[in-house]
Formats: sequence, C-alpha cells, structure tokens
Amino acid sequence: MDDGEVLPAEMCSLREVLDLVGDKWAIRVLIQLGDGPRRFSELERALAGVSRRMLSLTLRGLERNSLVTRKVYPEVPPRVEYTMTPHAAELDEPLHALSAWAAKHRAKVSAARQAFDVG
Amino acid sequence: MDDGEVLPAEMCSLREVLDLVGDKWAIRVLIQLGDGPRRFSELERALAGVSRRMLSLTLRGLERNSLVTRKVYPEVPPRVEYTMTPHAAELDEPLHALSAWAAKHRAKVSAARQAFDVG
DNA sequence: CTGAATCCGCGCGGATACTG
DNA sequence: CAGTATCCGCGCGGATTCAG
Repeated sequence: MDDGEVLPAEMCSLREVLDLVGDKWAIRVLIQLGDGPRRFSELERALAGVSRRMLSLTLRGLERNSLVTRKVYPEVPPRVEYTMTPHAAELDEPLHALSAWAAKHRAKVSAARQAFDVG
Repeated sequence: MDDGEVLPAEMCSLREVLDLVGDKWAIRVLIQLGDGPRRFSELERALAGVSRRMLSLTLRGLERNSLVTRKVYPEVPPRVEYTMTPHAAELDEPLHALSAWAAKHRAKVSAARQAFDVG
C-alpha cells in the first residue's frame, strides 16, 4: 500500500486537522497545554501578542472540538483551567514530526523566499 | 530529552510550517503534486471549488517557499507543469501522521462538536 | 479574573474581464 | 492554456467597553 498514490480521503483528513489547529493561535495554545493545565491569564501572557478576544475564541473552538476541556473553579476571584484532552495529546508526535521538518528545512525555505522576492 | 516540556522553538517551527501549507488550498495542491507533476488546468479540475485566482496565488506562495517548482514549456498552446520539490516531498510522512490522527479521532471530534453546538 | 458584546478597519477571496 | 488586473463584499481580528 501507499505506492505514492494519495487518496482523496487523505486530503479530507488533512484539511480536517488543519481546520482544527490551523488557526493562528490554536497550536500555541495546545503546546502550552501540553506542558500542563493553564489558566486563561497564563495563556494570555504566554502567547505574546494575542488579544483577549482571540484567545477566548480560540479556546472555544478547541473546546468545541474536544481538544481542550474547561474547568471552572467556583472561587473569588474566579479561576478557570484549560486542559488538553487525551486525544489532543496524541497530536504531539505528528506535530513534532512537522516541527522537525521545519527545523531541517528552515534555512533552505528562508533563502528561497528571499531569492524569490528579489528576483 | 523531551520530558513533556515543550520548547518555544517548537512553537515557532510549527507556525512556520502552518504558514507554509496551512492555507485553504496549499495542502490539496501538494497532495496532487505528490502523485506526480500537474498542469495548471489539471489542478484546477482536481481541486473542486478553487478559483483561478486562488490557485494562482497558492502556487505562487508554494513556489516562493520552494515547495513547488514551475516549468514552462514554450509551446502553443502554452503548457506549464508544477512539480513538488524534494524537501516538500519529505512533508509526506509528517502529513500522513496528521492524517492518521484525523482518521482515528474523526468520529469523536465530530460528535463533540455536535454536542457542543446543541448545548 | 474571565470573559461577552459592540464597533470598525482591513485583507482575504470570489466574480469578472482582459492578455500573451 | 495559463495566467493577470480590477472591483467589491464579507468575515477575521484588534480595540474598547461592559458584566459575572
């Protein structure tokens, strides 16, 4: 199997994943949560440049697809913890592989981009 | 190494990759090219729903980052072939892993989304 | 502290027409 | 066939304000 022919199913699956974590902030959130549960404000600090609105929307989206769980502690001041779900944790390895690719080809791609922009 | 602690470098690398292939059409183009060189009109047909403009822009972006190469044949009518670069081909395995994750958890995620939307 | 609601500018992307 | 150019609507996302 897998003689180089890529089935349409793969295409769909890939787009599904990217629709889940392809947003600007989703990946960063997941990486943070991969290190342990985080509070809203902790994420806000960790993800430099994120607006409160976008962080909120990103977390909603991840929660909606059951990639994170939201736990509210009835205290004052209120505390909310976000945690990775088990199957979201399984994304870790595939993501590592992608990251490794980037690390390996970063220079090449960067150089190509500069050359392209010049010419 | 890798005791669960995720380094900032990973975050950057991952976003780099997603910035390269996270667009709506880039992945589909790469998958097509993974099956062999393709002409513009072939891609246009294969990627149902893509506009000529977006396909053009997507190919430009991929070419800019040296993920595809563009070969023009001086004929009439003109013919242009797009081909995957070697390092883009190396994305195949990581992408497969992601695809596998999607296939495995598709039902779970889909159900979660429905439940979330109802509640 | 953790959001939701509103306003608004800007860029993405579709439709259409034109070119080599 | 393989694009580019232009126009334009719509949604993403920032800034700000209000709420539990």
